[in-house]
Amino acid sequence: MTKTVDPSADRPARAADRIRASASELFYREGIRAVGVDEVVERAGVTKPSLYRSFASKDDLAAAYMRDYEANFWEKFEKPGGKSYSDAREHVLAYIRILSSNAVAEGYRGCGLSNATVEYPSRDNPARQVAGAHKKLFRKRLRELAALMGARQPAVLGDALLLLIEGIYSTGQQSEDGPAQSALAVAKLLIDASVAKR
Amino acid sequence: MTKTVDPSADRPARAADRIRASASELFYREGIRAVGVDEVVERAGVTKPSLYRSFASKDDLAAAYMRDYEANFWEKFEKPGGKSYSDAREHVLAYIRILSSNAVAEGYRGCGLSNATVEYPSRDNPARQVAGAHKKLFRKRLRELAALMGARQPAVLGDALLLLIEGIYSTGQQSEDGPAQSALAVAKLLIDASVAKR
DNA sequence: GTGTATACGTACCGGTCAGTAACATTGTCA
DNA sequence: TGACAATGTTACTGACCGGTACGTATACAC
Repeated sequence: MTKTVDPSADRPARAADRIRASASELFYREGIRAVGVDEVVERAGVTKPSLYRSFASKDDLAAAYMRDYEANFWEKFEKPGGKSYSDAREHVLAYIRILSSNAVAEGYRGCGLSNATVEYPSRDNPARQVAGAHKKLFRKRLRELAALMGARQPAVLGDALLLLIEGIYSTGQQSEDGPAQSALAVAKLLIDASVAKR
Repeated sequence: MTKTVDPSADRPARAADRIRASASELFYREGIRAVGVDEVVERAGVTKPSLYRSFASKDDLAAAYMRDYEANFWEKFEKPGGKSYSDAREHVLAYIRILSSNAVAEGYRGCGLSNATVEYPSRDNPARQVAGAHKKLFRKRLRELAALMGARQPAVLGDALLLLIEGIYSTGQQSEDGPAQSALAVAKLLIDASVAKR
């Protein structure tokens, strides 16, 4: 350990944090390749050497952006609208309700992790690796929730929900007047058709 | 020798065509932003001025790529596996069967049109405009097919299929072992749950 | 042959990009 | 007050990028 941590007051916002915040916003909105490091540091109000003191390369910064994005995602997914759900069906539907409403808003840009995969096809890109690991986890989580819903084939319902959600991410940024509008209805249809009637 | 213009054989493949072919392959596989015009012309076996005689700019070339991609898409969609279908349900299922099988193959890169939208968030980008117009058309076509299937709510089933297909495009390039495996089952579920029983 | 149009290549430009070297400045704590 | 860590300042590099000015070869018309 280096020294004592500040006990009360908030820090003056470290350069690395300002850079992460700036990169997150710019990378998400405009894409990673489209944004230069100069733009990132300018918006963060810091200078380029500060960036390279905290991050080995732009790729490394992009990977950090991915990790931040993922953390933020899980917050929003596990507590849609800031609320906890005990019922798996209500949980997933709440997420999709909020998501599809955001997805038809102007300037929606989909999922930062999925987008990074499009920007960096190469499997050994650091950002892509983070994104890939996340998607694997997300798939597992959705299958889990599908099982909790009582699906006859939890793997299929989980995959169905994942395909639907990725479809919302994708089409949401293609048009404000797209199929995301129907997503909630589709989700209900999917779940109800997958859960054993009794 | 250098001269000798063979009179019978097919033309030596015009520079513009070679460039379109080269661009299509490279842009699809690596992304548009990731590929420089030098790489395009080198692969085409021509030189840069030839590119700029046929295309006003790289953006313009990208738009041409989009148009070529779209034409190719419609061929594959309207005749999945080279076969015509009179039954709408079978038609859509055939497309999804082939698509999801491709989507789990190594090196799959999703839909070039959707990917371009991710790479170019700005609405006035030429490539993005072609992509946007296409997606609008595709949505209309899917609703049409949904109506032909006898869906209670053709708009919802059409949107459901579009969300599913875009989900396949997206997840297919994220992993070879992804939810696209379940896509055909999901499509059947979706259609059967949407078509009026009798 | 000589004009003329078409198709293509050689060589280059200015700008931007990621990344770095060297040094100055500040704030914090002991 | 002195030392240290974090940050700023300035200036630079080499690679690459989109784009272009300009010269060249072939084919056909007359």
